[in-house]
Amino acid sequence: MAKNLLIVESPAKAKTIEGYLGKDFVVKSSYGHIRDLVKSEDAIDIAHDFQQKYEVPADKKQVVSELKKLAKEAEVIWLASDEDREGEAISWHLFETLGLKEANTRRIVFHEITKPAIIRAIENPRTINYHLVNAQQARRVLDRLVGFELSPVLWKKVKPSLSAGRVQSVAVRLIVDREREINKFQSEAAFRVTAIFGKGREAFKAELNERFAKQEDAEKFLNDCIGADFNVKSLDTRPAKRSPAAPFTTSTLQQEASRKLGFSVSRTMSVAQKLYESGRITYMRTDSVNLSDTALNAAASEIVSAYGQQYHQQRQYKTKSASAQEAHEAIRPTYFNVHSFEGDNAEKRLYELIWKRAIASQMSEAQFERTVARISVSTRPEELVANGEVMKFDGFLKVYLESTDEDEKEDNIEEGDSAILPPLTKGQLLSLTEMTAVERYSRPPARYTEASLVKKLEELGIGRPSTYAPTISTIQNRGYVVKEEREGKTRAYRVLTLKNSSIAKEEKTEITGADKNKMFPTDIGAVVNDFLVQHFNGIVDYHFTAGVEKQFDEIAQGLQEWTVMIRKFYDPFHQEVETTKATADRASGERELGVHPESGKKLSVRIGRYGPFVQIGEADDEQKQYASLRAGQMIETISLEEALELFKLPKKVGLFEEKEMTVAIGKFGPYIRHNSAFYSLPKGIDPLDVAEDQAIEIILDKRKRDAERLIKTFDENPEVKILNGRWGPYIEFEKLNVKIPKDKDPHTLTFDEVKALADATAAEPKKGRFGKVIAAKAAPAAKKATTAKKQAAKKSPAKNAPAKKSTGKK
DNA sequence: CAGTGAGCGAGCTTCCGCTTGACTT
Repeated sequence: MAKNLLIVESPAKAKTIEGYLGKDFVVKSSYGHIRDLVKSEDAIDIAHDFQQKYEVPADKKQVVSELKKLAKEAEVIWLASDEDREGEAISWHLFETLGLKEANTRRIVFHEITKPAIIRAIENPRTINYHLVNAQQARRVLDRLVGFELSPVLWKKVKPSLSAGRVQSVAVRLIVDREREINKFQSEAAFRVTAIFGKGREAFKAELNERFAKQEDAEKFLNDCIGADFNVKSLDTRPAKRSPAAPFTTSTLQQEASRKLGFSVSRTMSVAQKLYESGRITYMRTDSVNLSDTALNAAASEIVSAYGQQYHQQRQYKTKSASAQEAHEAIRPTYFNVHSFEGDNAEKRLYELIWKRAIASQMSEAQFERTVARISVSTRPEELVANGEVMKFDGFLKVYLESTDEDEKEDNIEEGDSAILPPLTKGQLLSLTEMTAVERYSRPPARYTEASLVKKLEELGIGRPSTYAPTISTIQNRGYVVKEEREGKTRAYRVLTLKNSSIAKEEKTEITGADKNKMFPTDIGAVVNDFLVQHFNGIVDYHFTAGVEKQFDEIAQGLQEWTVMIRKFYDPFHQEVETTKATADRASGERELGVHPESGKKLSVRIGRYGPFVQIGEADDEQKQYASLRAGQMIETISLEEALELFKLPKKVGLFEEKEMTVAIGKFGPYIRHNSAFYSLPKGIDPLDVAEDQAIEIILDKRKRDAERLIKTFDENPEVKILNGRWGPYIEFEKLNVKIPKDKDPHTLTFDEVKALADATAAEPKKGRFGKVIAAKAAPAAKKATTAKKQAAKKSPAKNAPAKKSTGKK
């Protein structure tokens, strides 16, 4: 029996610490919070100082009972949860739930998992800080009150099952607001003039320090340059330097992994989790940029031995974000001398990124010599500017360069493209090789990526490292925003080129507004947002969280009573909820587009039961017509013309094999429907303009391609097919596709084996996209009586399960 | 991948933060 029980939050941490402490200590993990507010309405007793009702959730029961048992046996219990608001509350919940006694309970904290840090912590125990616990309770209660009072308002006024909350609603607002900025953005075109001087290796580029709004002005400038003298008017050379970025926090890791590796934030977190669990990196949910002394020394010796002393420079970084609680170190390799390991590709790439960033953060700055050459034009007052940069010492750039988001790359004249300039002298006469004036459009603000949204949230102090990824998922799961690729439009721009004393004009085209993996608001997102902004502006204000955080800080310092603070917030808030419920109109985002030209009836667009749609005619019109909006179309921006287009499809295009062919647009784009089968239209064909023989051709072509993929059929049932798919061979029968396992040869499968495979797949519980079981497995009979109710409750939503089982028959 | 778009009502949904696992498209 161990004398000491030490409890931390994370099991991986527990394992490491156990190794440091020897056999007198048993180190266990609480797996995060062990209690939460009950789900029901009585979780918070509003009338009695917001008293809370907590329970141990089902999945924590086992952890709690094991800890309870160990605590009973131990002489001293060490509560070593993180040193932040949540960590303090975890210690308190442990104290209460495990029935601990003050006499043999110690609260300890450390910010790094190193042996000396742990020993030091054990030598300096304290008691639970109840001010901090109160601050956490205030946070928890406020979030519950906001979330569980606002959401039902949405169910009543917009649509069931929607949600609102302090964090998610602001995240949606950011995306909606950004989209509107983009919509109303008026891009302006101007001619940007660049010149190339010299030839071959001596050639360099310069840019005019002014842009021309009108083509004739640009043309006049180029004209004036014919035969003009170009002189180096001034030459300014000065040293410049560049410093490395701080080591990773959760949010900066998510940003860089998104930019450099193309990872979604949730992918980054799950790969990082694996690295953490296998002991490769320190904890991945952190807002701190600190490195422990151990880490600083290890990084130093790694740098010195690999690159030399002159590359090392010790640095401690300061956290920029005010909301940081810094319970952990920055994200870094556990051992800097580990450069590679066995593991999957994603793990290796993310590790490399973390390693480089952490190492670079302890390296010397890079040194440059930056030259700005100003070039005068004898016939004009304007100047051309050439920027040159020569690296004198690479420093940290030897290892790592932080990338930037697109929207941060400004094509600034003074700091534009830097290249190497040939040796120049003041007054030197230059020979012009070519000059171009290109029409450039100003760009609207960039849409958010998952990662840039996280960055913005962090700047606003909204959300925590452990919630960034889940928040991004929530707002997508609720249908408020979608991450999509959208095609841009082509736009023409003009180019004037001056070469050999003559000016050539041409028109070129570029694609604008194309976006990949960006966050777009949906109609429901916009409607919910507008509703919340109208009725609960205080909550969805960008600075609401910052305001309450300030108060939580005061509570944590004992300067304010948490119940007083919550009361001050809650009473007026609740009043708003009540009046909104009673008086606000239903929100459907309805917008009148105008009049249907043929019938003269009203044409309007709004959200309906099945999503956004256009309607011709008033609500009481018996002849009214509907059409759903298509992907990429929004209530806010759809035009009358686009809406009218929607009524032109589906369209009958002719007969084939005595059956009708119909062209329509579905979720996955335009298609031909024939004899209950779907044939997607190849790109570039206008669905409104498909001829009969063209449609037949498309159908025949698809059939031919399907025949090529066919591996075998069966006499027992000709509708069962084995086909070659994108991911290998599979069985196709009715709507069910079943993958054939790698160890089976698709050519020799018997009908019975196929049937067995199909049946096995049909019987498996289908996992929903978000991990919820849709069709539950037959529940094992031996379950605790207390959970029986919940089991029953969980089963009921699986109404659609039986439908899927019918695949074996018919 | 269709078309659907009324209303009633029972019973459901929902927050943020702290953890890991158990699943696949």
